Amino acid sequence: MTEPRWLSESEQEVWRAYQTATKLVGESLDRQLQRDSGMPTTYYEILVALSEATGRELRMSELAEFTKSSRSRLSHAIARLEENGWVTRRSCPTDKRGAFASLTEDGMGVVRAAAPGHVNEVRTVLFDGLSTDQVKQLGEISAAIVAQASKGCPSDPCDE
Amino acid sequence: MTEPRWLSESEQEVWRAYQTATKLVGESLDRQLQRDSGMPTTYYEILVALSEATGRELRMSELAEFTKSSRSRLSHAIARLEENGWVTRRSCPTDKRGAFASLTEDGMGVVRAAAPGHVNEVRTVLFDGLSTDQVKQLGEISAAIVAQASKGCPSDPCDE
DNA sequence: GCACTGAGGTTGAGAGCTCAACAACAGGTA
DNA sequence: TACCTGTTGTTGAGCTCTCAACCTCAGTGC
Repeated sequence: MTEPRWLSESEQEVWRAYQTATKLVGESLDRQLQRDSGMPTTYYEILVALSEATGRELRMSELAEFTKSSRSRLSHAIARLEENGWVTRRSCPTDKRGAFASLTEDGMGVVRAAAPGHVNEVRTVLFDGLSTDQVKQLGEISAAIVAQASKGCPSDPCDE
Repeated sequence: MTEPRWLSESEQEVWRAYQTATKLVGESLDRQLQRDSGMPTTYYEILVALSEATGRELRMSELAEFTKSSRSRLSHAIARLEENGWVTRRSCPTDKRGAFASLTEDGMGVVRAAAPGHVNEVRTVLFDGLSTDQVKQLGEISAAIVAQASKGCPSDPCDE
């Protein structure tokens, strides 16, 4: 790292386009979910993860891994979702340090109500603008980035 | 919107990979900049935009457009950067509503000091994991997403 | 049993973002 | 001049995120 490996002209263009695109997509989704369902994207992702888990509950650490969230963020989020009555906490019987988060009926209802609008927004801002080939490429590129990122910190991309 | 246009199995995979990848990239960069330069990515982008402008200053509205930021966010950010002595505000002589933000010498120094580490991180988390073809594809895909997003709200992707 | 190290979670403070409300001014029309 | 509408930018409140400190407990070695 003695000499900075600057970006070429074309790499800079790609980088800036990438930044703009991801920012637009992220903010569109955030606005849509906040407007229609009164919650940020991160909370929605938590609820979805729980809704797909067997028994609709997960250990906090697993939930953090699924949602690529830090333990701290998740803890704050679950506290907030619990206030709303969408999630409850349960301590783990076999490991007294541990805790489960589980989705309530109300929470499941919120997910079901939010899903159509959310999916529609995803289509509108992302898929509708891309060709079939580009969608495939985007999948491969994303996977490559994830793989690359995982090399940096083996088996633990999060926290401290 | 009478019937939700659900995502296919493969689209879901792409969508999840995309979310994970963009989250990892964004958080890596945020952590790196915060750790090494004591500021979030959004602030760095503001300073870079100013550093590249003629006279190293821009109208607030132009700066908001360049950085894809809301007026509100920008206003808060500039206030913070002004406290640090990296930016100064100047009112516009021809339009009394308007304001210019301009980069100070200190601010320019901060950008110069931050750039190498930032660029290196961009390479590490993004470009190093992709083939030459994939970089090209990512550029095209990003441009397509930006174009698609601009269709939604012609010539103004921000605020209110 | 006792100490030590690490893992699982929580907490509080500080910081940035969003949203809505607002103030000040520009440009046009009557 | 007076009014009306749209633009530019700021502000404050509420919310989420990050970071570091902390607590509790599990597993290991002695």
